Amino acid sequence: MLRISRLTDYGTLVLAHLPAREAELMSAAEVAAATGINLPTVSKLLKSLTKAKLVASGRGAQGGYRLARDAARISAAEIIDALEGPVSITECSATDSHCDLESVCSVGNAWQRINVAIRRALQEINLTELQRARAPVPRFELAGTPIHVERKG
Amino acid sequence: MLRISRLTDYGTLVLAHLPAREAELMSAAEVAAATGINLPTVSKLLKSLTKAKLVASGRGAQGGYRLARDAARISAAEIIDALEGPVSITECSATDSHCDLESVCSVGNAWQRINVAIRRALQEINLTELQRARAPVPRFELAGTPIHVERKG
DNA sequence: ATAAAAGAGGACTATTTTAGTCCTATTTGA
DNA sequence: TCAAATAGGACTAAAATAGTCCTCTTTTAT
Ligand code: FES
Ligand code: FES
Repeated sequence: MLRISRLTDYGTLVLAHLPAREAELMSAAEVAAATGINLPTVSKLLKSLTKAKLVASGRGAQGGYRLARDAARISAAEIIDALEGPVSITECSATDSHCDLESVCSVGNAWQRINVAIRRALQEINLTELQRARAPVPRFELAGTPIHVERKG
Repeated sequence: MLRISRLTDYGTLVLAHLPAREAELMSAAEVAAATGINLPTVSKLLKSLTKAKLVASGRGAQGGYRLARDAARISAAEIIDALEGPVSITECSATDSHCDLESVCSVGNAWQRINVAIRRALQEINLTELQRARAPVPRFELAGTPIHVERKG
């Protein structure tokens, strides 16, 4: 069902291996070695992430990449946006930016509202939580009924 | 990003037009006319939905389809499962697949838990809510912070 | 009986999306 | 000046999705 692409999964792994802000740069080749992902793919991912301002880069010899900001301030939603683009059934439902056709729009259906709801939840999950093997378990509440998600294993 | 396929969207529309349980059957051709979706596609959708036990069918002349149970007892998660299959949020975290990056990957499990959380939320949304033009807006709570999603328009 | 109306179940093609690779230009440090 | 890197695309390959079509079975009406 609602699936993120494999590249987004890889991208998260790449981000998890990058040095933090202020630390030294790490080259794409080093990231590829650390993650086990092929270099061309890592390179492509890092370029996309840099373009999205999630990663900062230094060019030339001794160049490389590092996180553009603290892992705690990089959300799952941002990672998805950077690597999959704000694609959705309709352009306006993809982002939080409000379309001024909303009031007269007939295609703003329930699925799109659900999509927005999920999206907002994803904005509350940051890279630090994604990195941790035992991150706090997300808990969703819907229509007054708390839904608790158990920790695995 | 996390998008549902077009067929799933169509499928929801088809379900919304089907007669309720105990009412008379409606043929695929009638559903196609009512929804504006091409007949072969409607037919395919109805077959998938029937196989998933979300709709009941009658064969032969005067045959057709109706909801297998009350709309309030058909969840969004079931509709997605019927039309897209029970795929996971990431390929790696699917139970039947084994990713060769697993040994170095620190994030697969986090995406999987997010997936479970989203699934559970989707199980709480039913067809009646999807049908309503102005359905109650889903509200998600994550890690103690309530996230309210405003009604559109 | 027979014919017609419908669904069941696949097979098939076409389209679109996604993944992965590669090439060339540019930047930087030694 | 050379070598190490990223930037930015172009390109191909692979996979998922959408859509169509064919044949078989079931049911009802004549
Ligand atoms: S066109 Fe913007 S809400 Fe539908
Ligand atoms: S388990 Fe496959 S990339 Fe994480």
